[in-house]
Amino acid sequence: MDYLDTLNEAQRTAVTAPPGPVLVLAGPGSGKTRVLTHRIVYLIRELNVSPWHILAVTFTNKAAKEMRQRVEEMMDGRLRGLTMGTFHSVCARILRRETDNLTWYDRDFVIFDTADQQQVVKQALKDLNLDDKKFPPRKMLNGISNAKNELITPDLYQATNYIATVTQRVYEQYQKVLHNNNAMDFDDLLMNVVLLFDERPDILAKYQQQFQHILVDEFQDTNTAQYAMIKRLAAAHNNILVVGDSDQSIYKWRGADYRNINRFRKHYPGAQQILLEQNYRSTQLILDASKAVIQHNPNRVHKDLFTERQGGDPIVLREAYNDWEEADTVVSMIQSLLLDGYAPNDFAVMYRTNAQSRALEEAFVRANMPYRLVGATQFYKRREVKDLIAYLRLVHNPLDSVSYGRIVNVPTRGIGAKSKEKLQQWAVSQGLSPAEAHIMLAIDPDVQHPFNGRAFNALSRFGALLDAWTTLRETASVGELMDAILEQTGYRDYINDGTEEGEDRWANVMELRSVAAEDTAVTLSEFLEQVALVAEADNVDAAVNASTLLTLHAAKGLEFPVVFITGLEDGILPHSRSFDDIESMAEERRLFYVGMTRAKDRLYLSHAFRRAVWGEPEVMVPSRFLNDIPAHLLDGVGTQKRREQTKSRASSWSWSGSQTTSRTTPSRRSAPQRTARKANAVPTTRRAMPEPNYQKSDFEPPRPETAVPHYKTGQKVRHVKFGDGIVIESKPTGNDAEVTVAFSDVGLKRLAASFAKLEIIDN
DNA sequence: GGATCTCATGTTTTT
DNA sequence: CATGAGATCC
Repeated sequence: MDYLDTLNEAQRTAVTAPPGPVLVLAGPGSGKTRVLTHRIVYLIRELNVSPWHILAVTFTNKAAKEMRQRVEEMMDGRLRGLTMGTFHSVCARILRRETDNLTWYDRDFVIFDTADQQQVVKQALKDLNLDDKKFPPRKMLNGISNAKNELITPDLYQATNYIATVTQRVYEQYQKVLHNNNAMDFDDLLMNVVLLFDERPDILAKYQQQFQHILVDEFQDTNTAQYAMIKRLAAAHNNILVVGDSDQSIYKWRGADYRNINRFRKHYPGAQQILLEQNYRSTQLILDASKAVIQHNPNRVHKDLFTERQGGDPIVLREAYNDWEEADTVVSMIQSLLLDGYAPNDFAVMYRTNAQSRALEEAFVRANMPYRLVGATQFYKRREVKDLIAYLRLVHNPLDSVSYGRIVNVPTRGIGAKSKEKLQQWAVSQGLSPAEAHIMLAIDPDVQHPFNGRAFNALSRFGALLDAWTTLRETASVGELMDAILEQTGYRDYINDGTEEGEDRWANVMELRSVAAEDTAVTLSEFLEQVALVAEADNVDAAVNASTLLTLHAAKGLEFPVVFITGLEDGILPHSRSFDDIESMAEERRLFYVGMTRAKDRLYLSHAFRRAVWGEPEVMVPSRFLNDIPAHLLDGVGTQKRREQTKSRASSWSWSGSQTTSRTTPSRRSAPQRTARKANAVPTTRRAMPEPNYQKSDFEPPRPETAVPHYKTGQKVRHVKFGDGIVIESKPTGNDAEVTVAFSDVGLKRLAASFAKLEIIDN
C-alpha cells in the first residue's frame, strides 16, 4: 500500500489497527492529522467500509474541511456520505434531521450565540422578577453552561446554596425562553442530542447503525456531553478511535476535561494504545525547551518527543520596556528575517489575551507590514453584521424575539419603548410572537388593536416589511433577500454616515453579502447555521501572505516556521485568574507549551518591563514559566541582566528627544493593508493611531524608580506609627507610588511610598 | 420619541 | 479603556 509507506511505525500501527477501540496519544507535531486521514482511507479501501458509516469529529470546521480534502485527494474523490465536522455542527445536523422528534423545536430552530444568550438570561431574570445587578447575567450563564456541559437539566440541578437555587430557577426559565424562541444555544446542541438518544433508543440505534466507525480528534478537549454522545454512538460497534494529548488540553473553562482520556481507558479496557512521539515539526532544541516547560506539570503521562531535526537556533528571549517596544521589536525582527528569505506568512505572533493584539497591530501598521488578526473583534460579532443576521433570523424564524428586539427599531422607524411594550403585551394576549403581531397588524384590516394612529402606522409598516420578506424568502436566494432587507430598511444610509467608520461598517455588511453570494444555492437555514458555528481558527487562511496575530488558544493545531510569544509576564501568561488554583495554573503552562510547540524553526519569547494591564502601567514580573527553560537553550541573558539592560535603554530614551511631540491629535491611519478579503482577515475598525513619525521619545518617559522602594501586593510591611499591615495595592504616581495598606490596628490607609517609609518585613 | 451625553462598571481563553 | 445603562436634552 503506497499510502502506508509514508507513515512511521507507530502511525502505521494506529492506521491499520483492527476495528475496535483505539487510543492514540499524540504529541505535538507527531502527525495525528495524517493518522486520521490515512485511517479513514484505510477503512474505506482496505476494510471496505462505506463512507456513509464513518463519523469524524474535529475541533474546527477548517480542520474538517482540510481533512476531507486530503482524504478526497487520496481517494480520488470517491467519498459520498462521509460525516465530518465539529461536535457542534454534527449535532446541529442530527437535531435538524430529527426536529420531528423534538418536543420543543421545529425545523426552523436557530442557534443563539453568546450575545443572544445574554439577552435570554436578562429576559429570564425579568420574568422571575430578579435583579440583574444582584445576579449578573454572565455569572448565571456560566452556571447554566456548566450544568449543560455536564448534562444536568434544570430539574436535576442540585442547589446547595442560595445562589445555586437562584441559578436553578433562572436556568429553568432560561430554557423556557429558548423554547419560546425556537432557539438553542451552543450547549443545547450537544446536550439535546444526548437527551434525545437517551429518550429514544430507536433513534440512537439508527445513528449507531449509520456511524459504525467513529474518529475523534483533540479528544483531550472534549467535555462530558461530547464524550457521552460518542460513547452512546459507539456502544453498538465499539469501533472508536480517539486522538489526543493531555498536555495540550486548554479548554477546561469550557467544560473540557482531559480526564476523558482516562475514562476512555477504563471504559474500553481492551483498547489498543499507541503513543506517537516522533515530531515532524520543530527542531530538537525547541522540543527540549518545550519539554522542560511541560515537565513541571503534575500527574502527566511522560512522552519522549524526539525529532530528526537535530540542533536548531537557540530560543531568543528578550525584555522590552513596554508593550509598545515589545511590538516594535517583534515587527523589526520580522523585517530582518524577511531579508533572510522568510515570507510574511511564515510568522505568527501569539499572546494570552485578545487585548494584547492592539499594540502589535499598531506596530504592523506603522511599519506598513501586512498582518491578519484572528479573533479579537470578530467579524460575526460586529454590530452591523449582527443586525443583518438578526433580520435574516427573524424572517427565518418569527418566534425569535431576541433578534426581533435587536432590530425592531434599527434603523429607527418610530417604534419607541412605549410602543414596544404595548405591542409586547398585545402580542402575548393574542398568543403571537412580536414579529407575528406586527404582521397581523399589517395584513388583517379588521384586527382589533389598542394602538393610536401614529403608533399603528409605524408598527404595521414594519409588519408589512416582514411579511414581504417572508414571501420573498420562498423564491429568492439568501443574497437577494439580504439586498431586499438592506434596500427597504434604508440600512445603508443608516450605517454609512459619511465617517470612515461608517464606511468600514458598510464594507462589513457587503462582506457578509459576498459570503452569501459564494453559494447561491445555500438555503437560509443552512446559511444561518454556518454563520452561527464558525470558529475563530476557521478564518486562518494560509493562502494570505501576511503574518498572523492570534491568541494562544486559537493557535492550537497550527504551525509556523517562526513563532513569537509575547507578554510572558506573571499575571498575563500565567493569567492572574489562575494563581490560586493548581489545575488552572497547569492549564496556563499547557497553553505556553502549545504555543512553543507551534514553532518549526525559530522561537522568540518576550516580556515587558512595564505594561498597562488596565489604565496605569505597572511593573511586571517575568513569567515564572521562563525559569523552566534551561539557559543553554536560550539566546538571552538572565532575568536580572535583562532588566538592567531595559533600564539603561529606557534612560537613554528619556533624553533622546523633546517631550513636545503631540500625541493628542491622532492622525488617521494610512491606507490599511487589505491583506485579505476574508471576513476578519484585517481589522476593519479603525483605531486612533499615534503620529506616524513617532520616535522613541514618544514612549512614556520612564520614571526614576530608583529612589522609591517597590511594594508588592501581599507584602507584609511595618509603619512607624500605624504598625504592621499588608499591602493591598501599589500603583505608580508620577515619581512616587501610592500604596494601599491594610493595617491590623488602624485599617485601610493610602500612603505615598516615598513618604511613608514602610519597612518590608515579609514577602 | 429619539439622540446624545455621562457615569459606572468590569476585563481570559470561545463553540 | 470600552462597552452599556441611565439621564438629560432636543
